[in-house]
Amino acid sequence: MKKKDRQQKVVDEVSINRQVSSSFLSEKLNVSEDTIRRDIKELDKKGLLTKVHGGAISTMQKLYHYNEDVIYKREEKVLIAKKAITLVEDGMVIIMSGGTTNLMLAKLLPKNLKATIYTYSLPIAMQLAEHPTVETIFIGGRIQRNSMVTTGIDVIQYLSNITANLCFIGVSGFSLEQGITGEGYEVALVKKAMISSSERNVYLSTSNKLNIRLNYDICSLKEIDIAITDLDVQDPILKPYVDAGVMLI
Amino acid sequence: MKKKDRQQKVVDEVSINRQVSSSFLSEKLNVSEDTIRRDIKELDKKGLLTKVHGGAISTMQKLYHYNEDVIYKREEKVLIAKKAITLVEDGMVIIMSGGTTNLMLAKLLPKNLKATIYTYSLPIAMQLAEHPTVETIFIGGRIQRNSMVTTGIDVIQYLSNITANLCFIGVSGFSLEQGITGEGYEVALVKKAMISSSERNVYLSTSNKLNIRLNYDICSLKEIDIAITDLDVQDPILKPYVDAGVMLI
DNA sequence: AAATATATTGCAATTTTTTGCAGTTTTTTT
DNA sequence: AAAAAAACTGCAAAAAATTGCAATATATTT
Repeated sequence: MKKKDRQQKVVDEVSINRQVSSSFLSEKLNVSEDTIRRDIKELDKKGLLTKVHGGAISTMQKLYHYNEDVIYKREEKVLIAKKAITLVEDGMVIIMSGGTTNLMLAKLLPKNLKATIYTYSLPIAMQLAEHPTVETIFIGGRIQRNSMVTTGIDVIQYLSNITANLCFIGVSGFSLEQGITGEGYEVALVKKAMISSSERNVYLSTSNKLNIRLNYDICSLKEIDIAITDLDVQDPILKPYVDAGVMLI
Repeated sequence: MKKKDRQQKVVDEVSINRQVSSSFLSEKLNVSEDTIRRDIKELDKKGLLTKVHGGAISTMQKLYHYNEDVIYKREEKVLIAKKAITLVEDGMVIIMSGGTTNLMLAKLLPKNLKATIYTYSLPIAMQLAEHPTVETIFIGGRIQRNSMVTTGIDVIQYLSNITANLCFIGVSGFSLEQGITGEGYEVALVKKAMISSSERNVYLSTSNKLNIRLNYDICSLKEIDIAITDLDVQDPILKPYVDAGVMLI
């Protein structure tokens, strides 16, 4: 039997029986216990069952598998996320916009962090839902297909009733002339509303977004509380921004 | 170079250049054009780039991969979804609860269907967001970790402002004595609100949920507009339900 | 603490997947 | 319509992954 078919049967058996042992599966599927142990290890990693001593138990299955490997400039985003985490404290109310840098931040939050996080992005919410102690609140509204976020007056109105301690904005365009800019008009409106509803705003920008001007204004240079990039603060590329008064990490 | 690493570079090159040719990648990565063509074909299928004649172009990347293969009783859910689709018409306002049967329904909706669909489930919303012509509205609120749905007074209040033509409810327990029942109190409350906000309610139940009574009432037998199972309507297992007056497909 | 059960690691044999190529088909360009 | 470019299929060789086993380590039971 093919590995894939066998693993399917492993998952089915665990769904039916709630708990199975490696030796039971080994006999049932006619392969060695070591093969079953490897299967269980791999399926646990994929979130399809939970490995326990001697076998596996049923789990809330993760229907979606997070293709993190293919995120463009993944290492840079990990670096930015780690810098951003230093600003997060227990008890905070946080707003998060969308994008893959924020997704990485959501993934890397400390597993004991107790905070409330508002977001309008489906992938961010999916990721935050896996966090054991963060309370995730999704801002409802019409889903914009390409960006997987909600937009519209419902979102902006909802945001006007919140005051967040901290807000993380994923950045698409960042330039000296224009400050933070973005691509979609409706997303720009929502990001502006997020910014207005927060005490402190943090802009997450990979270096390839620097010196890029897009079509819609989000925030001027002077209004930036903190900006985080993957570059070292002493990097010459950042010097004009530092000289212009931007608080950079 | 390993296949996985090579494909990572393919995705990166497409992200950088927006458009690349097979011959360009073949030279750059030092493999044959046929290998690149196979890579591009596979990555397009995964939603990480778009294959075009002569090469590939950048696309909005699907960060999440949908593990459909491992859905328990997948074929039965496909059957139920196909039955449910016959009730759907252009111009309808629809409400969808959560669960893997509804997920299958969301996936199999006709690609030219023009409807508005409300949902409180993150996976359902992710799936619907891929539909080219369906308008998806997410009902915001606090995310419940295990079930990946929103619950709370916000959701119920929002639902009270809607009248949907049709509502699809995923079923966990279905019995003669108790009708439709569920596991979580908060989810049961929301499902009740969904039912109240809809002209017609359709209950999607795999056969393994029949003759199961769970802790929280959702809907009595008499109140069921339509129930869909994977069984043939003439199946003896369904006879008591038919005799009790349940409208079954 | 000792015995038993389970898990992990390294390795060789086996199985499966991937690759490059040739021939053919399809699509695009001239 | 014809020529050129690109795509697809089948196949054999090469590469990679998987499997079962033995030895060792760790966890659980007695």
